[in-house]
Amino acid sequence: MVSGGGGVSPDALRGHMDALLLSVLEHEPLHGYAIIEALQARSGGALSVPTGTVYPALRRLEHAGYLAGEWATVGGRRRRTYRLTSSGRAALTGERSAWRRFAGAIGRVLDPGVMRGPAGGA
Amino acid sequence: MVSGGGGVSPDALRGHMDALLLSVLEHEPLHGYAIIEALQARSGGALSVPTGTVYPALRRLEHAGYLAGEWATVGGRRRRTYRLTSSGRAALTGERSAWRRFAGAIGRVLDPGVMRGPAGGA
DNA sequence: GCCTACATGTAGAAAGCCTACATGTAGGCT
DNA sequence: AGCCTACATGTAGGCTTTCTACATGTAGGC
Repeated sequence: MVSGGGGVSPDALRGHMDALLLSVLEHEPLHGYAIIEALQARSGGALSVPTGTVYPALRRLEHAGYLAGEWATVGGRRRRTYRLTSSGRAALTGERSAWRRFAGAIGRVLDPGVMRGPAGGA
Repeated sequence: MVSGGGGVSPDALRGHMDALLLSVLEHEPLHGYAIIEALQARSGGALSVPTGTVYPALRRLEHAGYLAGEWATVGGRRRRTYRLTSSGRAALTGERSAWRRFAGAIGRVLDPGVMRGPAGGA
């Protein structure tokens, strides 16, 4: 177990992968391998997304027009670097508010007593 | 969209249904139809889970030993009322902490700048 | 008689995430 | 040279769970 919270159960990610990928690409383009590391780092070690999930997902997002990827060779190794398109940036905004709605709804059901400041909720 | 918080996209629920169902049954037994209404009420109208999702899920949870259901007839209508078993109560505890880990991890990735007080984690 | 609310259930489809495998370069160690 | 690890990408097939649509039946209002 990683200190501060073990791994996240794999299937729970379903439907939220897009938001995660778009989010790590928000401020800088990255290639797949680096994206996986960024995901792990940002989540505090909780997210270990397998390559078999990430690479197809990146292609899906590229196909959808949210990402633009191009090949580069660095140190003899081929990389496909992805950057967010303007369309992807808009999608990220939508994904973020969708996440807030979702997390809020689930949270209210799981912990009905807890009052969350409505100021931040959207 | 809908005033007060539009709907949650349907597929996002994947993997969190169990937690929701166990949670609404925590303090009182309910039947399927009432569970759906409770889910809507508690989430502030954000969750509209269709019957075709709830009924099979309840059976799955009963089969798993987390719920115990029994038939009753009220006002000429047949109801299957479910209550949490001790096993289900334990599962709920696990689901809740899994949710916190999950939501925390996703939140950190989506909003890296935001510092969440770990003190109030529980 | 008809329609809505209450109440449960099944069948088939769709989605996307995971496991496991396949491929290839670069560099360190023995 | 040979081996192993890190870097880097990709495919195939399976699996779980949810959704959509449909089917069934009672009770009560109009």
